[in-house]
Amino acid sequence: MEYNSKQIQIIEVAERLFAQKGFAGTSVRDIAQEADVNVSMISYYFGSKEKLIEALFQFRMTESRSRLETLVTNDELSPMQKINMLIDSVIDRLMGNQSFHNIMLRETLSSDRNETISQHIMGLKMRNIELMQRLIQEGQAAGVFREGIDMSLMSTTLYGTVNYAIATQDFYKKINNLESMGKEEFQIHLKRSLSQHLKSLFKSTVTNEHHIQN
Amino acid sequence: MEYNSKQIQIIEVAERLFAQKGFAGTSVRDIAQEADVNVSMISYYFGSKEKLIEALFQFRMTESRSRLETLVTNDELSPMQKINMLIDSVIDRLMGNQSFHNIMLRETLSSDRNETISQHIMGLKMRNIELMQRLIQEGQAAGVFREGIDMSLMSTTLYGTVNYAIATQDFYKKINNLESMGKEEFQIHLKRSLSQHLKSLFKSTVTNEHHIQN
DNA sequence: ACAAAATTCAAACGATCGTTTGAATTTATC
DNA sequence: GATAAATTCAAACGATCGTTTGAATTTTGT
Repeated sequence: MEYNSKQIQIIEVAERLFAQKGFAGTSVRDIAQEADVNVSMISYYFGSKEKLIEALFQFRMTESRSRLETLVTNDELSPMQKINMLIDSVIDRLMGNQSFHNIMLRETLSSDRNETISQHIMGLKMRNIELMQRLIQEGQAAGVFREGIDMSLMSTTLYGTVNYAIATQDFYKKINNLESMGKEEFQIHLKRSLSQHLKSLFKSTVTNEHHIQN
Repeated sequence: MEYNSKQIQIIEVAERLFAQKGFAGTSVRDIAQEADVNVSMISYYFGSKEKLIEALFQFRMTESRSRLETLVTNDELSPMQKINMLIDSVIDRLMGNQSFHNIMLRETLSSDRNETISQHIMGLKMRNIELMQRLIQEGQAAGVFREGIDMSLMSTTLYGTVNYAIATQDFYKKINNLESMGKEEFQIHLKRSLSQHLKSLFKSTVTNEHHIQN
């Protein structure tokens, strides 16, 4: 499925509003007004409000089908370098598509989920876990990573930390007295802090130096 | 403000439904039906749907005003023991009130927030950060914790990991082949795994052995 | 037991919801 | 430039939303 410029316009407005106010909290009239189109255009192009958010997911998911997969086959990088690149790529992806990942997290929090969306999210998570799995196993085979790493919890910490950092960025700004910082500048600062923080966390946990099994 | 049993009944049903379907996605008629009361009782007791969720926050916030504060003044525990107790207390609190913390996270994700609720969340986060701040500083004064720890990011990892683990627990169950496990049993398993994972993470990061400042 | 207060209820309020209609207009095709 | 197809629009559809009404009922205080 490919979308024309008008459809993309509607999708992008919907994405912003869904992130701000939630799916149920956003009316199709809100979307139509901000996208500067007639209300009926949403049904006309997408069929329904439900189909619109499904289109949003398809739109965002297919565009980011990662070039990251090649990472694991690159032999010039050390396992630790690959992990660090994975961390930066997750930070960049989530920070660069904050609205969409906000919506994705909201959907994850809902127990009566749209089936199509659930499958998109499930597929994405599977691919993420498998990629990390391969990177870790490679490091273990090389003898630089310890055994017995809980893959899914490491992944949970990575995505959980970045998601939560983005969700509470206003609070982070206030706490660290960064309110004078411009919007762009702050995003870069947050990225850098997150990157350093997570790399440090992962390095200590993943390498086998002095790690205690309790 | 204290609530009678009927009001508490409504609040608890509302909490469950808001967590399942979101605030905007839940109608007062949904709540009334599940709580087995007339629709008008919600306006009668709380004034409005908006005031109902505010009442929910006041109800849950005041009940958990932590006995944890005494932790920092307890001299019989080592700094690391206190950090570990803090971790377990966060896990217990979030796992034990999943619906409420689901709603709190949803509210955090919204940009047009209810003012009263925002202040509740802000106050809670402030108290949490300050408590962790004191524990870390104590460890630093004792010379067992390293300097230059990013407090707010450590807190972000703690709450981010636990929140995200709870949000994606179905996925965790599937990935780790724990689908045969009973509900209760799985909760205990997840708690234990999270506890071990986070304590290990924090220990490596917070102590000054072999830590590299990059 | 009686009056006052608190609670419960079915019904209705106006507003807004997602969606559809059908005519008007623009764009594409030959 | 005529015909067909695609798009745009104001208006209306029935359904559901949060809230209010006012009478009926139960509980409370004396």
